[in-house]
Amino acid sequence: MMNPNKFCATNWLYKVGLRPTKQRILLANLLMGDGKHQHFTAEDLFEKAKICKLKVSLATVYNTLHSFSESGLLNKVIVDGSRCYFDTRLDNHSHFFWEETGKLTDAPGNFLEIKNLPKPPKNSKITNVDIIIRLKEN
Amino acid sequence: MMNPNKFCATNWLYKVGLRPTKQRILLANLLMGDGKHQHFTAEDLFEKAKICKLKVSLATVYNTLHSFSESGLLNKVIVDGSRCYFDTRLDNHSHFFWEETGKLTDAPGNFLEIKNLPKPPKNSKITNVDIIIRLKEN
DNA sequence: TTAAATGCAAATCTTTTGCACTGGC
DNA sequence: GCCAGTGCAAAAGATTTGCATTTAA
Repeated sequence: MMNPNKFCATNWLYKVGLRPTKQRILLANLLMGDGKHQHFTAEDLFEKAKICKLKVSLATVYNTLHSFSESGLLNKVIVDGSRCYFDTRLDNHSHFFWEETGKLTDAPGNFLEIKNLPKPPKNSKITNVDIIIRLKEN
Repeated sequence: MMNPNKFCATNWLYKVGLRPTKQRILLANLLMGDGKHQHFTAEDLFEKAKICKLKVSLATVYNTLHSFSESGLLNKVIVDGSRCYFDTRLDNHSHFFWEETGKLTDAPGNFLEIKNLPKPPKNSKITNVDIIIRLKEN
């Protein structure tokens, strides 16, 4: 019988209709394998793969991360004009962004609540509400 | 006697200790001259200057916008992985971002209110809370 | 006079793309 | 075998930087 807690990259990919290729499985395991939520950039993941002596090209890391986020397997988070972060945690939650180090972390407490959210203008709908709490060390 | 409603670029710059150079005055007037709030990228402003037949280099537009936002004359808004927007409205308010067109507008109502904002971690302080409401036309 | 600001072009950095090759199904 | 996925290198796009020139104080 299968252990439901063990992450299975192939199933994870099949669920959203992505073909489980070697590179996708490899990256999926790097991302989700340890069951902990992570925030990383394409470059971060590429480095991690290199350290683990896994063969993927940077372009594939970018393509893969975008496929994953378009399929809803990851969340894309934009905080910084230049880089793009991905988050393995999927529920809507706010982030701390450490301006000095460029690190992104989850803000504690999912009970953050917005009052009086403006209505979307006619003929439009809200796809997401991003909340970034910018921090400075002191 | 001076008209307090008329925008004066030189004073605006002096207030924050920026030297009123020709280009800064010129850009300040483009930005603030009509008294309306605006959202724009460096490229937008550069184009606007070109249309007005004003001579500034793109590098200077970038430098100037960053000086202005570091001095608190403008707000920098990051919504999109690639571009960086500036806002002439200085109070903390949330934005609508139109994903298709890349336009940024003020969300109506400044009474948007956040409950249970997480406390900043030890030895850090919150510099800003950015709220971006992403919209899709339908 | 002189330190700060500017202009230009070249450099940088992240991300995307074109195209030939590879590998799931 | 077919077509989606991949790798590589080259391109793209936004921003920055180095350095010689100009300009405000």
